[in-house]
Amino acid sequence: MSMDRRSGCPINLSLEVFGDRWSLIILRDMIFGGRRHFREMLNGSMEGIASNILADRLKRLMELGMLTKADDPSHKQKAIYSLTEMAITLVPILAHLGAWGRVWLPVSDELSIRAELLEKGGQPMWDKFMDELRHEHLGMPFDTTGPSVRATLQAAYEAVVANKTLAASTAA
Amino acid sequence: MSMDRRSGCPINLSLEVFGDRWSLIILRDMIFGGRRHFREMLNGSMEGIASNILADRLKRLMELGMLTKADDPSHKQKAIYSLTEMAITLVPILAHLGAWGRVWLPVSDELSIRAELLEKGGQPMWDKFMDELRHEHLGMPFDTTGPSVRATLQAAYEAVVANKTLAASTAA
DNA sequence: AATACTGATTGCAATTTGCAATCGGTTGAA
DNA sequence: TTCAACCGATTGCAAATTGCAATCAGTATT
Repeated sequence: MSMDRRSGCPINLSLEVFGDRWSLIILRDMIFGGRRHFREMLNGSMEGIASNILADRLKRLMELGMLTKADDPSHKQKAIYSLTEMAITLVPILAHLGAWGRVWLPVSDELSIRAELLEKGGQPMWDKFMDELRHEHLGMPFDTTGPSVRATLQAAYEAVVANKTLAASTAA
Repeated sequence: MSMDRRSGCPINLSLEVFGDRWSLIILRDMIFGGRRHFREMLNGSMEGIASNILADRLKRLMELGMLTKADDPSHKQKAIYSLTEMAITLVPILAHLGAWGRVWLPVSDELSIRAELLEKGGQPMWDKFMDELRHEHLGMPFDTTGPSVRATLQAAYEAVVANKTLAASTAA
């Protein structure tokens, strides 16, 4: 909300945009989880964001130019949030962030598989993913060749979960 | 300080490490500014960090394994802070963050020149820089061929500042 | 002996955070 | 037509965090 402008340093300004505990989490859920509605983000949030915080951050991210909001034709009260190009180009940063966290922090297997695949996929995979997001959120044309990056990541996640469940049940 | 562990997601855990307004600023000043002492960081901080915040964050970063502290032989009260490998591997993230900020945020010319060079240099430059940091902070062997990355970045920064000053004086 | 510098610590007011409850409106099924 | 579920928020409030200003005790310099 407040435009600090503590300094014109790129890293500082980036921190002023998402140097808090929730903004990037929301963007992560929109980018990787495909969430577009308030309730989806609220209930689907793994970390349990509160509704007032979510409302505040959505507003802030819109003011910063990272999101836009539009009416959902299917429901007069429903709003669809879309990523802007500014937010879509965070994909490489999120990929790096995930890769770093996977190495240095106590990540869980099922939640780090996405980061692992995204790291291995590298720039080509990031580019493809960003094109998919531009299609979804900005209506850009897009030739759909094969499964989407998000679907691939999601499938890998579910495979790990299934595997873990299996291992737990056979051990019991 | 508090170990939230809101979730085992790599991005979330990374945010719990430096998802605040100061931690990455401190690391930036250590990495790119070569700062090692409390007062250097306090007075050299462009954004004007307060001493209690600095003390708190240094402590926190040490607990998280990003920094270590050692006595300075030249002064019994002086402490030298060193980056750990965990912190040094943030270089690619900082490079991406700077590159993103340079595109989307109102950065100042003189402060974004470093980000620009670092982006152009790419992974090879980042690798060389990380090796220099390992030498400085971890005492790793290192063959010094040519000017250091930090010196290169610093020189470019000073050139822009000098150029700006010149332009201002001739215009007046 | 005086002064400046070292890495902090303390007091305190202001702000931010986030839980719980609630709001006014919309939708779809009974 | 009634009613419960759902929609995107908003409000009240206690707790935690933030950060400015002043200060600390020990060390080095002069």
